[in-house]
Amino acid sequence: MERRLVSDAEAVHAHIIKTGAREDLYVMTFLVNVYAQCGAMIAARKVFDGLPRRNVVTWTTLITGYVHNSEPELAIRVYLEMLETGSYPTNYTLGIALNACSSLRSLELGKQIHAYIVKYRIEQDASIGNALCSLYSKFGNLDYAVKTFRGITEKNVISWTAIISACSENGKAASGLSFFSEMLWENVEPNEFTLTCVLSLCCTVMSLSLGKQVHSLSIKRGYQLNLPVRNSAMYLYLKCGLVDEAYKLFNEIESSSLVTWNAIIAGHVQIMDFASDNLSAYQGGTRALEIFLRMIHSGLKPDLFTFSSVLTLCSKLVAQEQGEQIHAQTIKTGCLSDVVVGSALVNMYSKCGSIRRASKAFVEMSTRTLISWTTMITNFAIHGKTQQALQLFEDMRLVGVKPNQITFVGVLAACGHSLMVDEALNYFEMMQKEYRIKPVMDHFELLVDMFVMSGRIDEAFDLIKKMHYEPNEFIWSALITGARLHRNPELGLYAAERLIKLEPRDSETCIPLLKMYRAVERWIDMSNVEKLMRELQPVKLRDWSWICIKGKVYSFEPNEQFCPGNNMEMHMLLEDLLGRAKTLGYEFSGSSELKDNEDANISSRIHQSEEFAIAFGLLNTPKAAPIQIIKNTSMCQNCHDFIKCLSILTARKIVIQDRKRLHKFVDGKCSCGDFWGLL
DNA sequence: CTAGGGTTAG
Repeated sequence: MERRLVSDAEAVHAHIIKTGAREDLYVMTFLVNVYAQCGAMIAARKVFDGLPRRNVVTWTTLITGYVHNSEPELAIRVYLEMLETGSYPTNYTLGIALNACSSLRSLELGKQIHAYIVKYRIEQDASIGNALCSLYSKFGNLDYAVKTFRGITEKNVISWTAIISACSENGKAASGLSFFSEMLWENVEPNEFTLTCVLSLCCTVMSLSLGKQVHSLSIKRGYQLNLPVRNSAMYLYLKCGLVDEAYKLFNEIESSSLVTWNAIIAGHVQIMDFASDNLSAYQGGTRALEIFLRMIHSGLKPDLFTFSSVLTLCSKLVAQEQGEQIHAQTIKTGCLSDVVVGSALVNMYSKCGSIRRASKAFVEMSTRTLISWTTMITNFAIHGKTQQALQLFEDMRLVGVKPNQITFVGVLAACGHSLMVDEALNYFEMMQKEYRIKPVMDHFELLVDMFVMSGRIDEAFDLIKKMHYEPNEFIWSALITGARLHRNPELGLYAAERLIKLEPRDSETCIPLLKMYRAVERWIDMSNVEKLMRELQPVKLRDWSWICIKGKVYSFEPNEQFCPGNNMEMHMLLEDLLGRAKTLGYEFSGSSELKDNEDANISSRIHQSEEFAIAFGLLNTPKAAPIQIIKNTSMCQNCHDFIKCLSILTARKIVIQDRKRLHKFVDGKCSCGDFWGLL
């Protein structure tokens, strides 16, 4: 946004004085507006105060100035002052006053003004209706916003945009889109504001096809150079996986704003979630880190959005070194006081394996939201700190913060770590009775896991029967493992048969059933399953590990011939460590899981991908630095044993974030407590 | 002479 310069305003001011136009109220009102528009509110106020007469427009101009320069409390004070002098507000005045209430987050004041509006029956007016619509939307009352919108007699583009963005604000993307189609149906032309908002809705519902249509509509309407439109289109393409398309927009944007940079970084972070084989998404992550550095280099000042994205990026890359540098920058810029940034920082330290620093960052936060509490609880659970997690949950309730579904996932996970099944059941009941929260799949998975691990198979099965979801792969696999461990072949067979009925199927899914048939010696069934397995596509997850050093990602595969770095050196280091581990009592026997796996070569020791990553880390980081690794599949028990030894032999902290949980190896022990559940 | 709507985050 181009801003007027104060010097220009002063020139205008001087001209007005010279020409003697200062007697003219219209001219002087214009001057107040000029000062306001360049952010010089003190000067604007000075001009206003020096006026012999004022009309409503003059008052409204000053109020507007304060609202636009983020001083809503002053805006309201002037509004009340105006009423005291006996001036009647116009629809414009009321609209901007309502706006001040939104930014002040004062619903009470808004309601007072609303009462006045109701008294004069001017709710149907577009300027007022639009403002009311966004006010109530900001306070989470979408129903009322819709009602107000419907009542507006002459809806304009802004009314439509207001209701669409209200839906977006309140998490009703689909309703927002249906308002958009209604708008088109009514032949109201969307403008750049509308299109921007709609593009971001397409992004929320992840509808690339719709998004493309809206984007081309924007171009057709001549908004291809509009920055917000381009930013949201770029973000949409990035999130939907059209990375090249997104970069095309990114590179074409000449006067890219801070938002542009933030959006491309955030987009990369968003697509980095564990899916299957997303090495390229991880490489995209390093690219995002580079973009961040480039942005700083170009002299742009990062803001809250930048920091929260880039801290999350570090947590996903397990890049503590970078994270610490960014931590320092958040302090320097004063951004750390923001809740979102603070929560992201807590998460970053925890995911990098430092629960102590995470907890310190949490304690130092000046304000905490539900998300901050949930982040800390969940991370205590991830680190196997059951008591701290549960204590924090009680603290949170004590200060009156209401937990949500995700909080309870953290709480149940904390119980799971210590196999506290009955406590977990109590929390499960509390969630439903006290907080009226519907359990989701994650809750059931955790409970089933706990039941199975503590040998309470029947209860696991009862729970599965009671839940109102179709059991997934995890649930059936857990039950099968439990049934095998506790010798309940009927239940195991039942679960295995249900497992292979799930769609989509792959040959991996059939293995539990195969094992069940083998155990009960049903050879014919076994050969049928084998036949089925041959027909199905083997969708085996490739095993990858990554290590991030100085903002660069290095990836490794198992038994790799050629990896980044010096091959020979890494192999020798691993052989040496393997030999020394044996003196510590490490023995490669092959875990039970590995024995079942046809591919596993038991006679010779296969180096898993994480072992290469560790070796690379040992060779390329300072002596005492922690080794931080990401792995896309779950670790096997054998590796887990070996890495425990490595943490002694190398005297390093080794952190591995695998598909399922965080392992922090220190002095021969792992934070997971050797409890890594099933599958 | 004054308004009402937009993009990026844990």
